[in-house]
Amino acid sequence: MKEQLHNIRHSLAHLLAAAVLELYPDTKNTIGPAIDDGFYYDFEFSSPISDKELPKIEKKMREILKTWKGFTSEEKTPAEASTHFAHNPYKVELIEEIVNKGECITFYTSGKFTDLCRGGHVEDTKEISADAFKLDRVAGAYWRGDEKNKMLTRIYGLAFETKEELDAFIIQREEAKKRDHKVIGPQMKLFTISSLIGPGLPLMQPRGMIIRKEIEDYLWKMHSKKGYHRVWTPHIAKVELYETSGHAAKFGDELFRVQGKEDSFILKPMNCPHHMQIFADNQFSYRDMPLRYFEPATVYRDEKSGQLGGLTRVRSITQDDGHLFCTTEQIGEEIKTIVSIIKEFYTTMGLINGYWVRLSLRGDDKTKYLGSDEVWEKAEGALTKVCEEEKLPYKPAKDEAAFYGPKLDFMFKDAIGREWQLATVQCDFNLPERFDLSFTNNEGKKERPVVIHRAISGSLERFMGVMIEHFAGNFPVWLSPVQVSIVPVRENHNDLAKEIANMLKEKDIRVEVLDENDSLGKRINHAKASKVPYVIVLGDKEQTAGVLTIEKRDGTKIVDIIKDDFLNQILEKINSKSLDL
RNA sequence: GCCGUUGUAGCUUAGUGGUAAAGCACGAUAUUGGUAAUAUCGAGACCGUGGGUCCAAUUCCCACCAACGGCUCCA
Repeated sequence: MKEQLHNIRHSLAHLLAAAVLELYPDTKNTIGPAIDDGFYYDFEFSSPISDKELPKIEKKMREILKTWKGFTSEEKTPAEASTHFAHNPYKVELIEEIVNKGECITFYTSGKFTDLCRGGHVEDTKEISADAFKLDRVAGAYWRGDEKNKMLTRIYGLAFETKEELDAFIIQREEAKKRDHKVIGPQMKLFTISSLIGPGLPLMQPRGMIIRKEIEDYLWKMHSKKGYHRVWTPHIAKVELYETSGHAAKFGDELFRVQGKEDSFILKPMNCPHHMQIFADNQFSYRDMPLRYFEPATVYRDEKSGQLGGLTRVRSITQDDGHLFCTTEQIGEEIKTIVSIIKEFYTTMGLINGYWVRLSLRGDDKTKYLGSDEVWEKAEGALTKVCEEEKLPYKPAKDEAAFYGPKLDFMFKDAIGREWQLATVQCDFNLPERFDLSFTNNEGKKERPVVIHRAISGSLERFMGVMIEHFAGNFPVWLSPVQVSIVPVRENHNDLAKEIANMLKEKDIRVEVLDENDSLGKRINHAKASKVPYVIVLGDKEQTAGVLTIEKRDGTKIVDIIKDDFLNQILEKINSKSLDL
């Protein structure tokens, strides 16, 4: 953010606090920083307010703004500062913190309003344009971002240097909303959510299932080439499994419990412990390593109701899960293979531009982690080496590793610039220990394997949500639920339409014939509205000449193309999983 | 889970203290139409659920459920 814009936004946060305190004098103001699209300020109101009161507060802000000129600062002693804010425990807490850090306490004043602040304001309040900000919404926010603390009322405002920029931002936000997967998904009949089935439990419609199955098949095809074996594991397991794995303790009340007649089960929150049991059933030698299991499996987690939403946050999560069992020496080679799959997959999906990788490493406090120094060093070394050799845009993150091992997380940017953490590769020294897994090494002794967890798409639900928004519903040909719509001009062209449709179906192209009793314009419009990549209009002209007229989704037309030429073209697009029409 | 908003037909929405309106979608009939929606008719809603106030509640109040925007968590 430019310094000037930051100063405007931060000054507006002060203005918001001034207006709120004037209108609701017994309110306690806490903190108010500048953020990406404006500013916010957190308050403790004596009685809750709703967004209906924002226009009133906004009006007061504009009134006060006229009386303000600039900001004056003043250094205070801890005693002076605490006396000034005696009625406000939040400010007192902040003052104590500043004192403990040995920093100076400064007050900034504009008009009648004084706030504890470390600065960053406009020189002159004339720099703030009264029509380039707007209070946006109210939300709850925990004091200091900690769930254990009291919830405050946060007021968000949008702010820019000019009214034009503000308007543009609001329009852009509305546009982004139009590609929201929660809107497009049900509209295009890709998925649906039934309140009778339950929150966070989306259902796949036939059209959505086509996309999901294509993605799943593609993933499996890549894995099978790299020596993975497909496995399947049941959806429930005894409580003891998760007590052994440690997940019972880690997931706690996020586990769904299933009560049988005699035994009590858990609906699986992850597949790892199950895959451990598949490995444990064998007596492997170092010659068998590595072993690679793959299973797109649905797991269930009882997420808090407030954090569910659309496909990106659900209770039934289908991970494209896989577990590898290998020696410490093999970690590097295996990670390299996984990275190549990730790169190929995200290139195909059109998400590879602007991605980056977080390399999560152990922190200084080694007591927090499981596994010997030697194994950690080998694993971290192997991960770093892969990042270097594969020239990944990676950022090492010390202290970010899981207690059981270091990992790589892949962050991707979608078409409108939002970032998603999707693929992940994690080393695990914990589970092999807990399940006492071993293989026989070349000295005939038992050795502990390393487990690598990996997911390419992350979860099929979240990934599909991201894809819907990334493409705004305009899927590449190979993913489109309907690839070709055929629109016969008159009834006497229906037979020809069916003939062409059959020719395409022979090659497994997904085709629909729109021959219902509607006007031509309406049927074409219907095909376009459903975002079908190719629309074939068949009439006398085509029948006589034996050619096709095709309109692509982007509006371009192919006129008089030979049937076989079109067939070859579309097959080429599908087989190459091309992003182009 | 917490703070705030919302909940009317399959979808998008209007509206009212006296049980409700429209567009799209759906069905029927006519129309055989060459690229942004042919016409007419029809069917479809215990106004999210349960309580309360009132002669009377979809409308006001309370609780619950669900969705959305945040916070906190997370694939």
